[in-house]
Amino acid sequence: MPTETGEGLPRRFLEAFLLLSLERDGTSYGYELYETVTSLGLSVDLAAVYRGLRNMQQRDLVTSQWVSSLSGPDRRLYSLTDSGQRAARGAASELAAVSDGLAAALEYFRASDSSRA
Amino acid sequence: MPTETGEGLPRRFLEAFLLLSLERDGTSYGYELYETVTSLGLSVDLAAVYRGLRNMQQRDLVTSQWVSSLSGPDRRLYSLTDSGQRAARGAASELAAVSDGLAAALEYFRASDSSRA
DNA sequence: TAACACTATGTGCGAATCGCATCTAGCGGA
DNA sequence: TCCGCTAGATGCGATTCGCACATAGTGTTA
Repeated sequence: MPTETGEGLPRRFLEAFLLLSLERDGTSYGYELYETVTSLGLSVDLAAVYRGLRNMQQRDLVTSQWVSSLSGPDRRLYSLTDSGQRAARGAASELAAVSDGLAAALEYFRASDSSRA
Repeated sequence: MPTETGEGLPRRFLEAFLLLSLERDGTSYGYELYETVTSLGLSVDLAAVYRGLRNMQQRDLVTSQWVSSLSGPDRRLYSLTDSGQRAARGAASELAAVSDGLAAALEYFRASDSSRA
């Protein structure tokens, strides 16, 4: 049986959401970013967030440093690099383009809808 | 290096687009559906369309029959089953929800944008 | 103080998916 | 005859995915 987890926004947007979350908040860390992006409706696994962040660091989109928490384990705090700042702007454009494209497609399909008054 | 094909609408929407295309046009076949969904901006491979259609047939969302073409090879013509009709309505709702969710997320991220007048 | 829950980061692994190449085959035009 | 377009389909290596699990610090509470 296929994956069928299907609810929420596509996991493909994960990197865009991470970039834009960091752009918005300045710094954050994996666990918090996971809560942010899932609260925005993105269907994604916590492990995917950690892997995504490490992958982005390898591509020099983010940097990280360990900071101690007053209550709980240490956190790996991420922030955008200059390259990441640019990528965040690109991500915003990409998401806007997807939104527009989706709206256009829905209108195209709505043209077949003859069951409404 | 990651996939990075990244342009266009997510491949995840393929099944929804196929359902809605068939709902709109009544019947169609793989090659034509491929041209339809890609013209709508969906980033997807021709092979994925054929595989997707066969998968949907296994789940009783579509039926197919061979028809001969006046110019070219025979075509496997697909149409929606009753179950597929319902799935198409669900797909429309899902895409609308994604569109709304994306708009909400973009607005959330836009709140950080202090560089505009 | 022992057990449990929550926070936080990470790995392992089998399964699903992806993109790309390739194959077959009918048809039409140069 | 060769090429290009249409049309369907398979093969395969690489990537990605979801889920389970490991580790560890902190706070709560029985």
